[in-house]
Amino acid sequence: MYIKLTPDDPRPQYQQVIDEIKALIARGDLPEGTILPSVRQVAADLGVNLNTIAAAYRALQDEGLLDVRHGRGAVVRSRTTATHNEGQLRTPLRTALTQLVLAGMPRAEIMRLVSDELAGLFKRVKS
Amino acid sequence: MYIKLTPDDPRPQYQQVIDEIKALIARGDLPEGTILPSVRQVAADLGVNLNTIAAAYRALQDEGLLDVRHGRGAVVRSRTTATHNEGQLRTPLRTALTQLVLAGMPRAEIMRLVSDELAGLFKRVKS
Amino acid sequence: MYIKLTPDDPRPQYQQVIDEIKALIARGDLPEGTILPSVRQVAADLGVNLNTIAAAYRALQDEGLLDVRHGRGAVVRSRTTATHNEGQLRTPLRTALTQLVLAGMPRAEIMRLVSDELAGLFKRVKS
Amino acid sequence: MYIKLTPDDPRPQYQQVIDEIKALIARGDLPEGTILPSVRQVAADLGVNLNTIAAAYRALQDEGLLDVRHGRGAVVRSRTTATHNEGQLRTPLRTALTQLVLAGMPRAEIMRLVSDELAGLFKRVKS
DNA sequence: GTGGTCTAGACCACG
DNA sequence: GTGGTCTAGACCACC
Repeated sequence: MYIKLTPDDPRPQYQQVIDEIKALIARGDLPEGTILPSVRQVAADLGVNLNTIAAAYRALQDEGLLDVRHGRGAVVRSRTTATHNEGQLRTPLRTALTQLVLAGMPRAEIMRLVSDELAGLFKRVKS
Repeated sequence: MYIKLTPDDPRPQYQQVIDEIKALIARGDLPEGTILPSVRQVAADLGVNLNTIAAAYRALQDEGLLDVRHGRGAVVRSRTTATHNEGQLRTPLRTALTQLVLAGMPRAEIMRLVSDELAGLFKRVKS
Repeated sequence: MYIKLTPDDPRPQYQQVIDEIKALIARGDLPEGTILPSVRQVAADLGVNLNTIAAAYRALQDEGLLDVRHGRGAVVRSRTTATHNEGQLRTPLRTALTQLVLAGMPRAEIMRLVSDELAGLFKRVKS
Repeated sequence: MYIKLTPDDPRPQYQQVIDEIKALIARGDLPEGTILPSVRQVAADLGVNLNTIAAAYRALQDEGLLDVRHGRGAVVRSRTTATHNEGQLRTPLRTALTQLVLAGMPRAEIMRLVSDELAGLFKRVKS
């Protein structure tokens, strides 16, 4: 599982881990049932504190994306069980788009950028 | 000026205020030269502390979106000075889109959602 | 008396006025005994509030650079009466130089810049 | 880290802290990678409120001089990202020099003073 | 009137 | 342990 931390990223480390794993799942690189490497393994690989990875796994479990069982490791769950509110999804999208607009990017180019990103996310996914 | 705070929003209050004002500016609801309501006014309206709003105004000034002057209030500036890195804009967009994909939203519907949001942002903008 | 206010200057208006008048005196454009235009006159010229100019004149009087008498106007005093502490003079100089160093300007170029500025200030002055 | 607050200084406390730390960095006393004492530590040392120091650290982070990370402390960054306008640097220098001229200090002595200050700033700097 | 600064103290989030 | 956010309230500075 290829995860990378960016030191200059303003997000906390555990959030970067969460977002990277989410991206891997969304992209289909971690299909349902995949067993993730252990907390200790990832922590060692990234050279960060064990608690940081544990917090990320727990957050992903709380979101319904992982099934973490004592002594069994963390398993990727089906994406249908995740529960979301529309607002919780729409707000970050609006914020991101607002920044692009304020940066002066024209509408057409923003659409192209979104399309590009989506292409990457839907590459190997069936749905 | 219609600003609303969402208690369940994970962002701190001052960040919510920042993002809402940015959206208002991007949407053209606060054209260049508009005088924003006073720090105390907004704080009273939202039922939060004065310092919380002051922090938001100061951050917007640091970003070059507002011109805040002692004793005179905060004025919306022209949107020319913004200097951004592509990456700093692209990361939140990717994160937001990932969330939508994980929620099971089909590609076409995501594109529609983005288009909707952009329509709102470009409605009354001159440029 | 040629004074100009810069809108984007972070200093408050009254401080800009103070600094400009000081520069005029230092440069010798306002020799001892010169009668400054009235507060009302300057305020009208610059299009600012009367209190702003009055505050500037009062500050200059407090520093011993002006002699403001009721009904007589403001007169430039001899520069020898000004009372200064070494520290009060040295601190802003150190701060300004620190910024130049942090900006990466080499020592020789800073010296050249200082020399240039001093040339302007000592142009028409005897001492 | 030796920081001192001057009660009579017209600058706000947090600004004094900013300027002192900048001077320490410029002088090379805080080389890249140095971990600054914690916000609480400095606040206790100087006998001021925690928020005052936090504001200073945040400002230095915004200027790109510090890398402040949640739970990890503040680290001195490399001095490469700084972007400055000539005017923003020149104005405070001119103001400081004007004060010296008004104090009656002769040109040669001002040059000597500047040279002294620069010697201190360039003492232990590598670049 | 406006915004700016500071305090004292609380509680939360990150590692 | 670290920094981040927020409150309540005070006082100062600018226009």
